[in-house]
Amino acid sequence: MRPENRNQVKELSLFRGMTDGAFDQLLTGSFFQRFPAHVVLIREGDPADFLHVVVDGGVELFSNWRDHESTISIARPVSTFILAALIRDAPYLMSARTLDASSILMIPSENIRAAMVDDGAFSIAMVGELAACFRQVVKAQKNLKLRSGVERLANYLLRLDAEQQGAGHVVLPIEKKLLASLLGMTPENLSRAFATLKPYGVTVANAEIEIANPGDLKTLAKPTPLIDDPDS
Amino acid sequence: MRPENRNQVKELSLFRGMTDGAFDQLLTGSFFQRFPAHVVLIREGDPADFLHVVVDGGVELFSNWRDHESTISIARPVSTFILAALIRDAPYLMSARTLDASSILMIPSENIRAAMVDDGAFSIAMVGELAACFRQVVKAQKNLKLRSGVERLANYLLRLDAEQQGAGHVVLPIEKKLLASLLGMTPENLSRAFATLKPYGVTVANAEIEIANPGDLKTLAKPTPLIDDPDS
DNA sequence: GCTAACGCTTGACAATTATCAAGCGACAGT
DNA sequence: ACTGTCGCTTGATAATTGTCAAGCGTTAGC
Repeated sequence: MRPENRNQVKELSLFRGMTDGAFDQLLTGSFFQRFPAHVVLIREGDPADFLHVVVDGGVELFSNWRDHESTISIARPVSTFILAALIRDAPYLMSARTLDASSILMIPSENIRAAMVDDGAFSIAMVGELAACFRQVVKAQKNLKLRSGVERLANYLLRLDAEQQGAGHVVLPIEKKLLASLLGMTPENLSRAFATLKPYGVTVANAEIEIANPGDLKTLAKPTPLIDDPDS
Repeated sequence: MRPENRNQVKELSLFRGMTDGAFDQLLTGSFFQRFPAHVVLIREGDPADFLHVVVDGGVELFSNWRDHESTISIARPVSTFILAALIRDAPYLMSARTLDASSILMIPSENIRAAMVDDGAFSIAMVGELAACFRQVVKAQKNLKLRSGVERLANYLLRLDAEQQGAGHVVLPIEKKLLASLLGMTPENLSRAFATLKPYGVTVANAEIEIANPGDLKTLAKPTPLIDDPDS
């Protein structure tokens, strides 16, 4: 791993408070590996041996049941994923695959547990990280149970608009097929949901989206920080 | 608070590892209060000042958006709820109301934060607790996104059957209206879902439910530990 | 350059789920 | 006992969402 990558990871809120020595010890036995796109990194049900960190690229977390599949979330650099499984020493609940060519750091679970015992501040950082993950999933569940597909799409677009500061011009960071799964609908229904938003000033050209009047879209979307704010 | 109640709480995995002294210090400034049924304890959006522990009774965690309401989960004795909000020092994402007459212990958030700083083992217990909460919500989300209403009901009944060891005789612990909201459907649809399960040997008389042949129901429900196992 | 695969869209249709309305029975308060 | 409320169920109907099929354009591989 190059020093710049090490330092990127070190800057994560999880590791920021550690001494350099403790962090380097945490990394002993780790792997830093580059994967091509669309490679399965983790299969749900497998034992959780490593904490994964996306350093570059992107990772999709998804799950299967019978012949259905659904995307639960997407991990972008620089962030960890499947933290909870290794804490519980339990099987992964989700599978993971790369979206693009990606660099992944894998830290042995045992190191994480040892670091918690050695370093109280690290434990506290873990508590903060897990609490944030928990709240993120709760928000996703509220989004699913309280809103329709069109409403979820409208709020997703507003969030993208806020993130990208594009003042009404938004670029989808993922394929529509994936977005559909993330929003809990079929690709066909996502197409129709976009069509439904046309009267609210939403025009689509491939991944490029214009939101003519965000205020207009907001009257439909009714965003609330208790669902849509990614922080807090 | 009576000593027996104190000890019940002390036996929670969160607190089990603490010394008695540290635990009593954690409880300074706490309230132990009895509430009637259907009282709102927490309103979503409010700041998180206390960790709540259900010592007796039951608490519904729910959320509203526009004119919709949905039950997210149910907290039964003895367990904590809304741990994550106070860690992040962020507003509650869910409201809480008592289901029955309930005894609730409220521990000031500040005490929890102080205990984490003082006691590394407590931090580690918090990590474990939050990881368990996270996995529970992920399972709930998979349940929602991958299964239909009837499938969710079938799996719920099988879980109840396993919990109650009743060998095919199950008693619903909550009102059907609430169960419907928990399973993400309307009360009308829950009624129809029960009717759909009739050919699979499920007969309903008020809260009493017979499952003539659990194996038959399982072929429909297709339960998996990665969604339906409450532990792990 | 050709072909095959894939993402996306649209249409037609089916399944699922929600809404509205009515009725029944249990229960609480007067 | 009467009355109103509430939980639950059922029917009719509408809205939402999913499935199947076809077509189009892009892209990747031969």
